[in-house]
Amino acid sequence: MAEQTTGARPTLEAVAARAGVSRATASRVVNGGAGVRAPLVDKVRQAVEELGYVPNLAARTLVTRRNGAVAVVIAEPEFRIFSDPFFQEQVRGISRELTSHDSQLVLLWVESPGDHDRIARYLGGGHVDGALAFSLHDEDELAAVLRRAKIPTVLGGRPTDGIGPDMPYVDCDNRGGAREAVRLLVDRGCRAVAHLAGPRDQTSAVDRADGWREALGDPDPALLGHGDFTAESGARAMAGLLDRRPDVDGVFAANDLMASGALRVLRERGLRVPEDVAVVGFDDVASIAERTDPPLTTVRQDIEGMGRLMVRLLMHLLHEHGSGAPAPDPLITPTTLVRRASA
Amino acid sequence: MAEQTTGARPTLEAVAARAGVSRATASRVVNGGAGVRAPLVDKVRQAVEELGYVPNLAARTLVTRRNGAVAVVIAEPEFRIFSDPFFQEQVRGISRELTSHDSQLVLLWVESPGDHDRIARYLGGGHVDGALAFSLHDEDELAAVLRRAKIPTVLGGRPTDGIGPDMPYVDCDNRGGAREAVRLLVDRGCRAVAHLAGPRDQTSAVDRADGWREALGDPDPALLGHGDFTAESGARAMAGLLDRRPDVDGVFAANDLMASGALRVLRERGLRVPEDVAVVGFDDVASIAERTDPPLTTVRQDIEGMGRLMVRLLMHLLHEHGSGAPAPDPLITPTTLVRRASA
DNA sequence: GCCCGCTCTGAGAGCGCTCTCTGAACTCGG
DNA sequence: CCGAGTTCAGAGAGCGCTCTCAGAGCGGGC
Repeated sequence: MAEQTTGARPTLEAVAARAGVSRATASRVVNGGAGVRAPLVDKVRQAVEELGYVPNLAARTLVTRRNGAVAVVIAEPEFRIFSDPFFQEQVRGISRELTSHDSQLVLLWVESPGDHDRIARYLGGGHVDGALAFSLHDEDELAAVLRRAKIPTVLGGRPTDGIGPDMPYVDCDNRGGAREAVRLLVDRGCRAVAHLAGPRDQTSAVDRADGWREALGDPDPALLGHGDFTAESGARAMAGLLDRRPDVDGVFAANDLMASGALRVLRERGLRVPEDVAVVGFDDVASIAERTDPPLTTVRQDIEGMGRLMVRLLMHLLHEHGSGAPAPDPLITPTTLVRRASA
Repeated sequence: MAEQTTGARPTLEAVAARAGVSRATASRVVNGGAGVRAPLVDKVRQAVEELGYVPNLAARTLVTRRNGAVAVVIAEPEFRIFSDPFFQEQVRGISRELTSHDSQLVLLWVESPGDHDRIARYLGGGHVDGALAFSLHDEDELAAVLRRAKIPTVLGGRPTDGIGPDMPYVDCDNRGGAREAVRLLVDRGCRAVAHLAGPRDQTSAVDRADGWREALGDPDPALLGHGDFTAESGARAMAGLLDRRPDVDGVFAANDLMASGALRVLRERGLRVPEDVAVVGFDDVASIAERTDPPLTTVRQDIEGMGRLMVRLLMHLLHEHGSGAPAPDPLITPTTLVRRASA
């Protein structure tokens, strides 16, 4: 019956009693100690130490209405997303930035559609101050969940139109980067600049294709190949392209993986890169772009930076909450062209 | 100044008022509705629906002292652990089991040593009911953090002795599996059964080596090669082994990756598998064991099952909390030998 | 018809914390 | 030496919920 054995954690009350002050003063010290005289601060600190006091977050959250945690919601049913270097870097950026805001990263991931309820409850229940989610699709129920939870949310990657325009997001300048890539090819003298596009249901792919179209004015539709961001699809699209337009002398691929597939096909067909055909990729994923033959000229996006930006945007949302300030504009990070040998 | 725009979420009080019942009754309904007559249940349910009521978890946690969330703590400073299929499967098991216990998985990961404080605060603050962590090492400060947080914890993989014997863990029967592997080799007539061991500071590697030693009685130390769980190290260890004991005719590798390295070296040396040298691995990671040449005979462990077990053990801990029941024994899952062509 | 006992509901006391508001103590100018 | 101003500590009221406890209502046994 020894009460002491059970882990009855000390409360602020106990700390205050031991330090000989009121609960209010103890609270002040625990939360920074502003406005409390030094000797009292020391006494309270010591009591905290001796008792091994740790604030009860639930109690604190109940009154402050914030809890220093942000959810990162992964919609991908496949865990494989974790092996994606893109995702890894972005999460790293998020994690670092959150740390500097003294917030905790809580990774939630939706494995099956049935998880939506649970996630919604978690999000809506006030376990976290806000949420970050990645590239939502039209049919994605997660968007609805996030919206229903009425929780401040920032998206990574421009959502499709079906999601609605009101969700703030961070994305890189896909269109501008694409334009720059195309311009490089044009400037080096390419006459027939093709594009190997990514999946039509991903805004990043669509925006890049738009950039290509913009930079070229009104390009021959035959110069457009389609793939799905895989190397294999890039190879296939490249092969089709060469059949349709053998005169192609510049290729802008929607990502590095597709570019690597294209390079392979070009090599097989005996075409020299960049002499006969110049190639530019997108993403600048080190493990790909630096290892192709020849090394890939590509459009780099600051992935970690985008992660950090997502957090900053969210923090902004959280703090503006009181004022009636309008939702901030989507944040678009610039891209830079990384010139290697392929163009 | 319109108050209504801010998301002042409805409270139980509001639900009760709308349903014309007391807060207590509303609470009962929200929590299952046991002991409330049907008409009232319906009225409350409807009020919940109309108001879009979602319970405030902080308030609930404050009084119930549980919050339906379990932390999975990743010590690995490198994010790369996420690409490890072993880890992926284990987390999948954990996730599924937690779902069936109506608990939320919160993934915390320690990127830099400085994160320990933050993690400790999070864990200690009562954000989660318990924690799961993976194979801790002696020098791992995480063990200390977990212990200081006084939070029920279950480990994946037997911890090193330095961690202390009081932390419950789930592991597969490394030793038994190893014995079985060796026995298979002996039974098929191998006279000189070698072992390619993994890193000495990982208990799984140590236990497997012990199993090899046990099954063989007192094997020639020259039959023991060392590696670090990579294919490369397996190749190196195999090469050294062949130099020391050219008569080796059976090899038990500490994991599939090392076995694949060993197979490569054997092929290079013109030795046939399994005719000249039989090889057995450990883990049965599909992406490796099924694709070696010849396909690898190996010891399978039920990784997802281990994840589930970790959760069950933790739940047990949480519920036994009141009673003075002793910590349950470590849970060891059995292994099974998967016979393919290499032995 | 009365009382006992059962089921169901409501009142109210916290859970541990923050934060406002009041008042005490102290400083300093006149 | 007194009053105004300033700093700092404490009292107390919640935050939204759960849960105990008591009482209301009702049926059945004698």
